Amino acid sequence: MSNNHFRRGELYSFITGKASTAIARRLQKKFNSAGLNVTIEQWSVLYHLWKQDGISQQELCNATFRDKPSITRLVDNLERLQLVKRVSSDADRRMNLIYLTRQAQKLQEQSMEIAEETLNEALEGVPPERIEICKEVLQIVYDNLK
Amino acid sequence: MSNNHFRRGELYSFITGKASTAIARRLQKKFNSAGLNVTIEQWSVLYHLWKQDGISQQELCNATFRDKPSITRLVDNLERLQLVKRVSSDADRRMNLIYLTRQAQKLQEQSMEIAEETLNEALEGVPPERIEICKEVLQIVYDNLK
DNA sequence: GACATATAGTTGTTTATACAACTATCCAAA
DNA sequence: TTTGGATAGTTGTATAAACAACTATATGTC
Repeated sequence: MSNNHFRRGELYSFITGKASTAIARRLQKKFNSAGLNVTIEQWSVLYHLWKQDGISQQELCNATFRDKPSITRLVDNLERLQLVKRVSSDADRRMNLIYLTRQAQKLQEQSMEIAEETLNEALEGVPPERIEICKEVLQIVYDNLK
Repeated sequence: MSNNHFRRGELYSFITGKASTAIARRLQKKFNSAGLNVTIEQWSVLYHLWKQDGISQQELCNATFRDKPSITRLVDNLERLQLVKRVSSDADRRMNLIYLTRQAQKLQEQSMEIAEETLNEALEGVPPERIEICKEVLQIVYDNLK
């Protein structure tokens, strides 16, 4: 018997991801206001390239939980914006290694500040130990389903 | 001073909604396997109509946190699938009242069971009091940003 | 009653996601 | 060395979200 029987109505928010949608929308608005001309999805790709530059599209798929066509098109758009460059790997010519341009490197600091600011607004008034529990629960959910 | 300063990396999952994305993908797969020919987004509209039939598109916007064009097109698609019908209101002819068809009424029980089952899988191993805290935190996040 | 303004819904455009089908390259086993 | 399977990436198609611009109807005020 499950101990997790949901009351109606509680179910809806969990499935639709109300909270993360609200965070993403707020972050997008802040990017726009700051004149940062990137979508949240593009930013999420840059985010991983800032951590490690020159990784393959497949590694970006794994890091961002997207499928290959999604990454192909995000990289297409980032390339069009001159924020990344595809360089086909010498070691394995099936692979594209994705490199940040100087322009993208300049976005890092400002956009990360805006992201932190957004999360602080989102979590205002929530005690740290409750944030911790929430994060752990969401991680378990992800692990249960992946 | 904020007590919610995020360590790098924690930030990412919150913004991208990894957990709710995983739930939605699992639910969609289960719908497909069961031969339920609806998307999660369409289901989320039906969900509110099952609670109250014959509401306006604007009310669906509020209930589902979507903008008007999104609801216009979801209702377009639901109408094409013969799951809902637009009926223009006598009282205010700007409004469309959206009514479930018999076919949509038949989907309710099975799809709600699948949704509950999915959430139970997602939350397996999470004690109820931690689910409660998680829900409260996500609600505060939403309220902080809306 | 006429007009300004607000509200309900639609359409156009861009970006993104999911799935299936495809091409190119790599690698291992016969 | 050939061949068959696996892997990396692309393309086609359908659905959806966000934003701006639009039409039609309602309402409050003069």
